[in-house]
Amino acid sequence: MIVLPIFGRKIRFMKNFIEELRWRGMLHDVMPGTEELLNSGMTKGYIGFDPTADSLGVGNLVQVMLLLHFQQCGHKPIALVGGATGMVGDPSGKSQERNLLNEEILAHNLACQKAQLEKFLDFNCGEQSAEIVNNYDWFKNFSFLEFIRDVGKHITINYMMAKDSVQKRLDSGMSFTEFSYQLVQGYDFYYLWKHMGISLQMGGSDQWGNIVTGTELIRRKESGEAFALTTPLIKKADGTKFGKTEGGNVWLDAKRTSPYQFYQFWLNAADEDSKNFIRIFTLKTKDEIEALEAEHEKAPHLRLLQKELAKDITIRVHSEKDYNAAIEASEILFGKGTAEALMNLSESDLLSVFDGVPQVEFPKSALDGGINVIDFLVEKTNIFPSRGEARKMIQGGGVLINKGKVESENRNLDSADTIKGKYILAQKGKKNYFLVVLK
RNA sequence: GGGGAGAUACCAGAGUGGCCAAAUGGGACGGACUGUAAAUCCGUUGCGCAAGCUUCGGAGGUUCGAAUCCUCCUCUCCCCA
Repeated sequence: MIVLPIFGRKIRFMKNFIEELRWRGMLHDVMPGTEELLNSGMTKGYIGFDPTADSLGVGNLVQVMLLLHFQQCGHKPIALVGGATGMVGDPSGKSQERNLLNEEILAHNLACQKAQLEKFLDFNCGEQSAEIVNNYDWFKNFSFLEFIRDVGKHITINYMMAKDSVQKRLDSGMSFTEFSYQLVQGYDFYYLWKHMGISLQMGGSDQWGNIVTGTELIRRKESGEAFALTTPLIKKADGTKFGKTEGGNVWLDAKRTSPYQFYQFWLNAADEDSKNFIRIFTLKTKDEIEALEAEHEKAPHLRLLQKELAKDITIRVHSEKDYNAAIEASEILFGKGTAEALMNLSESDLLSVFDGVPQVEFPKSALDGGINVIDFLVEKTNIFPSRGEARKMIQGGGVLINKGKVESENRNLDSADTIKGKYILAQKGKKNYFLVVLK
């Protein structure tokens, strides 16, 4: 969105949101009439977030970016945190009945997610300010009888049964609770439409069914009109699931996924994927992206796209400072001739570089007079489960101490092999680091 | 209730008395190559420096010698009622 001060007041030139999503590859399905609605002026739109964890993951990031693009195009984004829906459990894409979360955990999760959303969206820009709503607010005093009279009456079982999310579970079974989920989410949309003038719900393509139940409810209950739009499921070129690494989910919370690991996640994207990701996860314009792509083609090994992507998103989710630390860490871990650089790191930098790397404690006194590497790696620190394995890997050239290859299994370590007298960095292969802390 | 098949390492799956620490494939890990990618190639994959030790569902037994034969137990699958 471009804001120009003219005659002392701000005039907004809206970008076409649908067009924007289209070239970014973020549009899967859109209900007829949605584009007209958006072009007619500032629109309020919302996306629901499922409070199953106390942090959003990169999988949720698509939706967060969707809201951000929405706001950038001159509209008003609303994030709905599912205090009530979280208690029911969305069956979409789930093959099994879910465990219900208790209220305490839900409240904690909601608060954490809220804090994360606030990093992305502008909550203080006049009428377009983002808002966060919690559907528990309007569900907590809604009685079951009222619900089945006011909401259930308008939607037929036949309609609900036809939903994909229900069909897929017909064989394996599904509780009434999960079956009702679409009505609960549908009512959210109705409530927001009725009381806040929100006429658009967005979400992942798996949410289409639930969203449409909402527009249907609005139509049947009040002959009102509401719209829907979904993003495609993110696919990776190699077919594996987006948002996971060997270590599990990639989270936005620095306590779960360190900024360094987060940065690395994006940096490691395949070339093909990075082209899609940079469109989805950054606000860069089409021209900027195409220029970057052309640049990338000329020298693919520099991985310019991945670097720009990782930079943009790491700064947005964490901070400029965390980004710089991640770069520094990456250079030390993957750069060349870094043994010296490692020794010269300040202690606080060292610790932040190796944040997220397993740490092992080791008695400092045991170094006096030297200790054999294998004893060190196996008996004292359990970096290797057995002596034989450690020995074999040393022979294969896969063990490094302080970035220097261990040439022989007879190598001894003493106080000269420490970093600042306090740490030893052990490496099993290229990627597995262990920071040994001397006590 | 009756009948049959089976249980082997991370997984799948050979092995039916010594040549078995156990084929082969996958996975995992390491190395080379590379772009911290993909593909490919090489190596490792029970413990031990070694002698050797402990492993083939569990417990006993036969034998100089058992994953392999016998007995009992536990569990899984299939077929018929």
